[in-house]
Amino acid sequence: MATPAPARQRLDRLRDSALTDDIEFLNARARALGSATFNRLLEPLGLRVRSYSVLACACGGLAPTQRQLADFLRLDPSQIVSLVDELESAGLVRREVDPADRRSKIIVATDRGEEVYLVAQRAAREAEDSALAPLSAAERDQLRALMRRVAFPDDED
Amino acid sequence: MATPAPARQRLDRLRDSALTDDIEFLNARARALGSATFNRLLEPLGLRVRSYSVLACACGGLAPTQRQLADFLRLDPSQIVSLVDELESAGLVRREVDPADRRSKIIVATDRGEEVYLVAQRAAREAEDSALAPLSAAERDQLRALMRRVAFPDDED
DNA sequence: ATTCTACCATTGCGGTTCACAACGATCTCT
DNA sequence: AGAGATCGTTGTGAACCGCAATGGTAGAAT
Repeated sequence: MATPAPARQRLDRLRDSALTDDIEFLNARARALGSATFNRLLEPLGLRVRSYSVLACACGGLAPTQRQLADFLRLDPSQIVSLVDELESAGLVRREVDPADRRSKIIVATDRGEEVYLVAQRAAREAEDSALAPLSAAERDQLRALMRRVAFPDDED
Repeated sequence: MATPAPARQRLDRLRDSALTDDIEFLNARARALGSATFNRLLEPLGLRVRSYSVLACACGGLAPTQRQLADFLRLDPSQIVSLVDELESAGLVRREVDPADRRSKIIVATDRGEEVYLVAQRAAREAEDSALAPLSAAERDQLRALMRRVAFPDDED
């Protein structure tokens, strides 16, 4: 009962590689695991991880400009264009000219966008729940708090 | 002195979006921040994040098969092929037929591969250090431990 | 021993993600 | 009024990701 299988044993040796301590690698692997299930849950809604995050920002009256979306989501402005195009042609989001600056456009969710977002949010919770399954509730909060500071290094506390 | 700039104020509103608690999003953003600097540091060595991780597994006598690399790195086997091709033509890695199973090939680093890996590892440490700058040493260990469990959910403790 | 099934690396392909450069329209500053 | 910066947009090429099919090999079934 020592070792389940020889193949498994070999993989354990890789677990001893230096990568196991490499936060970049752990991040990549966790994301590979997580976003796969997330995208699968989002598929029936016609959304993907990236369009979901844009939609989330467009809801609740946040009314961001595309530039602000690009900064916040850490995406190239050109990517925002196609994501908003996609959401707009799906009727979930609207482009409005910023009255304060006619160059920029404000993204707001339509009524249908808000509805879809509520459903998508449930999918997000479900995906997250399965991704963080190995962790207790307290540990999840801890991880979230740490990741938040890594993801937003400019916010000095 | 309340608000530095109106643009900044707007972004703070996005900080209040539900995404700020979404581990999937935090992960994506952290990775976008991190891998950019990592790739920049790795560029002089002719490596990228993915080829670095393959090289890391090929060093230190771990001698994984390509299949094991695919499982461990969470990459499609076909991606491993091109990554190993790349490293092999750069002279950093060698393909050896597994004597126990002639179907599979074992990846081992050449002497030069081991040398390059040492330099690359320093770059990795530097990249990680800048990525985790907002965290104390204890918090970094904590984050690593939590991420390890999320990245390897099969390991029951 | 032969056949059947499963696995490995490989090739090829389509779609997604990402980074960068250029452009017209608009704002800001002088 | 003009110079320079910023916004959304378009275009392009590279990297990334996942799926299906193939030839060679291993192991189990008969």
